[in-house]
Amino acid sequence: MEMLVGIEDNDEGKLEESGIDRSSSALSSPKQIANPVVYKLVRVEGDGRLVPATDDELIEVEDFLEFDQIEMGFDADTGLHEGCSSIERSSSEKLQLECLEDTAEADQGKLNARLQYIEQMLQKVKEEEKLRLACASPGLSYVNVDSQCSAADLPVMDGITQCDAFFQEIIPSSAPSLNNSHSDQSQNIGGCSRPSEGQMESGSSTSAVYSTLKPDFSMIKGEICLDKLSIRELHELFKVTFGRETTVKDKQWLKRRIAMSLTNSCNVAATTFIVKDNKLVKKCEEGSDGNVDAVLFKDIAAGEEDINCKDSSCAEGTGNEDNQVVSGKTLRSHEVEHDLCWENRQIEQRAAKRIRKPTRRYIEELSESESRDHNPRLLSSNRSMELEHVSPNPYNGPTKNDFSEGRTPVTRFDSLGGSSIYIPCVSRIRRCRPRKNIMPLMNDMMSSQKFRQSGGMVEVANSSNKVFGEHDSQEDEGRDEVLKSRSLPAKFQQRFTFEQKDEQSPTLDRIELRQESRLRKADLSSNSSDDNIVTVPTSKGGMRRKHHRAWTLAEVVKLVEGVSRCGAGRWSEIKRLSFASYSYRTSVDLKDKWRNLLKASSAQAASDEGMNSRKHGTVPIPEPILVRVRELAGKNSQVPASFSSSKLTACTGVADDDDRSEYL
DNA sequence: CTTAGGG
DNA sequence: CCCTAAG
Repeated sequence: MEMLVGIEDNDEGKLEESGIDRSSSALSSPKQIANPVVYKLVRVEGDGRLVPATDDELIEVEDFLEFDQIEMGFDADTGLHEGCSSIERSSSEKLQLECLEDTAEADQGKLNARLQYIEQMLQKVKEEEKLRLACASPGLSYVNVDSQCSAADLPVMDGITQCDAFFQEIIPSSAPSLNNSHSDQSQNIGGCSRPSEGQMESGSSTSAVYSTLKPDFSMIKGEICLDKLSIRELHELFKVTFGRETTVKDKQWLKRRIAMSLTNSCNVAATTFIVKDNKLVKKCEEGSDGNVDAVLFKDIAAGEEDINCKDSSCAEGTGNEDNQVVSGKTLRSHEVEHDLCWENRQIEQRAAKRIRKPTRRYIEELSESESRDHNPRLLSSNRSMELEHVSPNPYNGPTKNDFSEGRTPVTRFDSLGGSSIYIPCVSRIRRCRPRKNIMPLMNDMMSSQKFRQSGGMVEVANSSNKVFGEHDSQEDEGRDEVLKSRSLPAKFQQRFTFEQKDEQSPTLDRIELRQESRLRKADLSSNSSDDNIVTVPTSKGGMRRKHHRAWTLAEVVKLVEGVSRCGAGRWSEIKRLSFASYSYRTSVDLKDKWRNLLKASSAQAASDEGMNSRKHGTVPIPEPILVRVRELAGKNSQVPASFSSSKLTACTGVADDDDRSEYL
């Protein structure tokens, strides 16, 4: 009973926006926009009256519109010509329109014949329309009228009232030859838009006429034909076509308008939409690009309408509700033919969408990462993504697989990569979200170097749980004795918590490490080189960065410095001041390290040995530093909290400067 | 969130 | 390094 009509006004960017208001306004007073593609949705009531589409309806058609729009954008160049041919192809039953080929040669003599033909058609259409109306409920169908493709060459409808005129005309006309019942003759009918004033003729006669006229009609189709017409002739044609006079002097416009209508009729045949499950589906546009310029016009063939009427009568409300679109019911034969192409198209659409969206996102993310530090938002986005992926199986205890399976969405990967790329240095924000995916990307970026580790990481993750302990130790080689000594593996396995913090940090860390190593190779000697950052899957589904990032001498020095300035305990301050460039060191890390230093210093003092006493794997801490630590420790104990505040300010400024000078 | 402490 | 309890 209702038809949804979408009018595309050529405003490429506004499809989605176009809402009810627009549709209504459009109908009453179309905007004059040079090349705007605007879709307007309206519903055609049984009585032929147009009603603005509701939001729901819009939503239903949204995909379609979007698609359409896109398509248009891309294929805009394809001329009507192509569209026609395609149409022809796609719908064997439909009009056999030879678009440009014949038309090019068309002469005025033919024109007249064509006009005549058109008139006849119009009449027929009108007649059909009436029948349809009489029937009352055509069923819910969506019609997308594309007034014109704004894109470039395609004929554009600039006319002010085009939309509505066009619209009105089209609606009544409805589609022609979709259904087989009419046979070949009916096929010829281009469901052109036409005035409702037409007379009613008997179907049989009409069909006959059409069949004979068919050739001419085809001729008419192309723009070329129109080109040869004078304005007056165009006016005539226009009148015939649209059932009304026009005062427009613009030849171009007239041609376009007429061409459009014709095209649409063609399209009608070729293009059909099916409503399924409340969704509008475009049928068989694919075969041709024609849709693009021609615009998708879904219409209900007159014949179909008849059928619809029947159907409706048979299955009243339910039938409609099912949303068996006209095409579905009436056009079945057609459908079959077009199904294939339709499906392809659909697939294409989907593919396109999929691709598109990701791209957009990707871009956004990149920009985000660039603009900011990459943390906050990324995190959020990542999170959401993760959730999505994970949703299937949230977390099953210690899930190692979880990680590999659900956790590594491609998209995320990209985004991460992108973000990671930009973040070589620093993120003051504590640790970033865990990112396993980054690794690959990093590899690309950094090419060789230390990334093999990353590979290791990935493996670990994927393998699910190789326990990092072993992994780490192997890879670590000489880095941290502490780790080795510890029973980390066991612990981690038990825990398996997904931490958000680190995945990214690893990357950063590496990078930073590298920088650091370069900057201060001397100090580091043994440990700085790199680390292996291993991520351990946790029960919660997060990954935790398990491995140690060995503390470099430089870091230790900074830490000591920071402590001396700000005092022990003000870890966050120190972190901010002195470790801004080390994203991977958290205030807690600092604290821990300090604790260790104190221990070490005391131990050393006791043994009096210094570095030698230390275990081979450990970083030798220069005596001076230990001494200083000792001093500070003493200081702290002596002067707990009192002085901190006063010094704090001073520290800040200095620290920052130092930091910068050193690392930037 | 930052600290402090235990593991 | 991780985790948790406290403030």
